[in-house]
Amino acid sequence: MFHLLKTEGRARRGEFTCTHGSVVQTPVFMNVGTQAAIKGGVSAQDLRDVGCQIELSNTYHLHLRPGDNLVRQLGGLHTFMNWDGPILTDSGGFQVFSLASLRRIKEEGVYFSSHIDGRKIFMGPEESMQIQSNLGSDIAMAFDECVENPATYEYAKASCERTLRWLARCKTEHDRLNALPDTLNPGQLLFGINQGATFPDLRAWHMDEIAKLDCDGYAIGGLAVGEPTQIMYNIIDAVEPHMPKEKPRYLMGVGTPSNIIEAVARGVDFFDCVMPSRNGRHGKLFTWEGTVNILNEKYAADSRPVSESCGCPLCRSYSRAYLRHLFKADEVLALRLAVLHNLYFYNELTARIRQALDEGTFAAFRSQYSEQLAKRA
RNA sequence: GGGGGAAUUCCAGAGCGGUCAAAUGGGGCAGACUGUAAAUCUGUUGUCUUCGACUUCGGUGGUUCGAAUCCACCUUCCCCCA
Repeated sequence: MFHLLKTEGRARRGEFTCTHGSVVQTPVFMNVGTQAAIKGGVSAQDLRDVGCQIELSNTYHLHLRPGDNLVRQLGGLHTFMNWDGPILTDSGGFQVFSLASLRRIKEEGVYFSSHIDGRKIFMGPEESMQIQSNLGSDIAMAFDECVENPATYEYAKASCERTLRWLARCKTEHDRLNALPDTLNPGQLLFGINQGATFPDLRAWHMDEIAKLDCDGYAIGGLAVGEPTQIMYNIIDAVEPHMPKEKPRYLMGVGTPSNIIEAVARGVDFFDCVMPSRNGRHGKLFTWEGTVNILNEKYAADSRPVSESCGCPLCRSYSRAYLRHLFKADEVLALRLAVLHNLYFYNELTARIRQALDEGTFAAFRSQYSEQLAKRA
């Protein structure tokens, strides 16, 4: 399922195989389509054009709307959204964090008030696995609690102990569902999630514990939730030595281009982040020369593409002035072009990281771009 | 021809004697955004030597300790009746 092809320092170049689609080349950025759609008017067909290898959708959101049973009835998420490549579904654990004001955590699971209509819903490890089974994703994520930052040691410890107990329940339920004769995707994998807030000892302990449960891959969760970037890197450094070498590692929800480079350097294989699509919708574009805020007045008459060095659908055909106009005029095309550009950039970023690893030049790549990408163009 | 109403900072539009450099929208400018309750949110938007000062509320005069707010005239615009 996961083959490590090459390493450079702690950075890993790998290949990952799952039920749908071709082999996923890692390090990889998973393009986020929370509600079975990439916000900004980007379709699954567009994802192919932009170099996406694997897509991510969300358990909580699809359970609420349109409902996972309906998705299953319609043939599963792949058919539903016309994406035949791999899909990872996040478990709803992030919503325990992001919808903090609308939920109550108990040992059995989490009681949410739907953010759509307020109705009460319960999601525990078993429910999350059942929903993800109905969706038929290729990778199911364990149901965890993404703890807010800052957290006390006491709370973080109690929470990651509970997340550990939840993982055992996820594993049992996931195995049971996969073995059912009418299971939509019997090859569905399960990734466990490391927690422990910003406490290295908790992180390491928790990682050791979840590694014993023999999941198909392991994620580091609960980072990039407000802690300083250096703390995030320190936590990755603390956890990574405890992660199984032969299994994929996924840093959840991260991050900026330089975050990704730095995390690759620390042994991470999978990433996902809302940033390219959200920032794109907000007019912030990533380029190899740095970030561009296309809303800035200085681009009003700029006839150059957003990035000379970019081959995306936006940069191939349109000027900065035109894109800025589309934003100012509230045209939906602005969102679409900007999101396509950013996703193209993220997919190209990981492609170049892979190429550098293949060629043994990742260290040079890292020193060249890690800082530059965070600058303004 | 007769009667009535209105002119406010980029726009619309509050204000109706002091607490007004002037509400609120919009627009402009800038910032934030990291497993998506986010096509969102925040700041800012007269000038300057910016914990203070100065010049603004169609124009010109006037009343008053003090006027965007009251009075007179002027200019422009709108509505109604002929």
